[in-house]
Amino acid sequence: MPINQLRQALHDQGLKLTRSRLAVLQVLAATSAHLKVAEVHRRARQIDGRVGLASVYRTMELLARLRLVKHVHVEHRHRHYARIREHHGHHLVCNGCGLVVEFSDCQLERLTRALARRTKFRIEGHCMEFFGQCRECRCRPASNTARGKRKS
Amino acid sequence: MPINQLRQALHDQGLKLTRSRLAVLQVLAATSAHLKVAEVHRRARQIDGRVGLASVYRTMELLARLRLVKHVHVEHRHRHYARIREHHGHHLVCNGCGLVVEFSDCQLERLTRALARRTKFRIEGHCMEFFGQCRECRCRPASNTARGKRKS
DNA sequence: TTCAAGCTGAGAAATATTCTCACTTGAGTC
DNA sequence: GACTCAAGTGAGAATATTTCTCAGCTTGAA
Repeated sequence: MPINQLRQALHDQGLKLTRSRLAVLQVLAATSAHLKVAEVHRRARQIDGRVGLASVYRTMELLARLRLVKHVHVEHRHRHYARIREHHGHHLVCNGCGLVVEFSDCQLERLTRALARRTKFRIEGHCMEFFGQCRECRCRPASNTARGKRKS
Repeated sequence: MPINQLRQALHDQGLKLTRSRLAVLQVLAATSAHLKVAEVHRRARQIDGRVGLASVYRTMELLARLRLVKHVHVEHRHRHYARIREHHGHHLVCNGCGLVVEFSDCQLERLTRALARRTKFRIEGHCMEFFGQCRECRCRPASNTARGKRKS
């Protein structure tokens, strides 16, 4: 999302495009992997040394609300986020290097309808993620540092 | 899973069926909702007052390894687990009362194959969950306490 | 330039999870 | 049933993440 479009999106909710938010966005724009909050913070500080950890938490939450970013349910102790580019995107995550590939043809409409009918639920959403090894990591199984990303 | 079958499953890995594990299993057998660890602990103590929190954490992890239980990715601060009854079960979770309905016809084989081909990943697993409101909660939208389960 | 929300950084506080360790218990064997 | 010992336990300390607080700063509109 171009900056001006984002500024507009923020503005529509009475929010501002600030220094910290810009730094976090730059970090996200520069990676294809999912990142934990502390790592986003570390990288944001390389762009703007004044960015505080609390602001990164606040910004990630804001971006999640704006659907620019989403949780990735990796089995770590800390929360990981990945950028969303496509609307209604799902994620395929590499267990080796953290690379995130997005896809949107989830084809779950039929399943959703069938489930709703069977269970009498009103279904409001779903989450779906795939895990595996990307091509690079399959060829280099011993190392976890592809693309300069270290697993936490 | 009947107790003897579980005892066997544990035994196969050199593990024991202990007091604490039994208490936790009884708690899980008695609910259809997902529970956070602290709640499992509270209930387990009602069955056996000696059960410690650390043991509940250890037991939940063990049960997850045995695929008798799985994480539910609710957006809470703490980890929630739900029982698995069917093999390869997926979960439909009520946002109101926490009720968990299992289903297994996820029909993702085709999508998995297509994704693997397109991305060159070796796909090793997926997680899929649906969220919504169960029939009871839709009819009683103000209350969150259906089935005696309080949201945390 | 001024102004007022919104936002910030720093550090404290809260809270979930893991670790440690001496003690206990389950279950196999006799 | 008694014995044995590795697996498991409870309690509380330790750790780590996330949230909160608050005085001061920034953004963006007028």
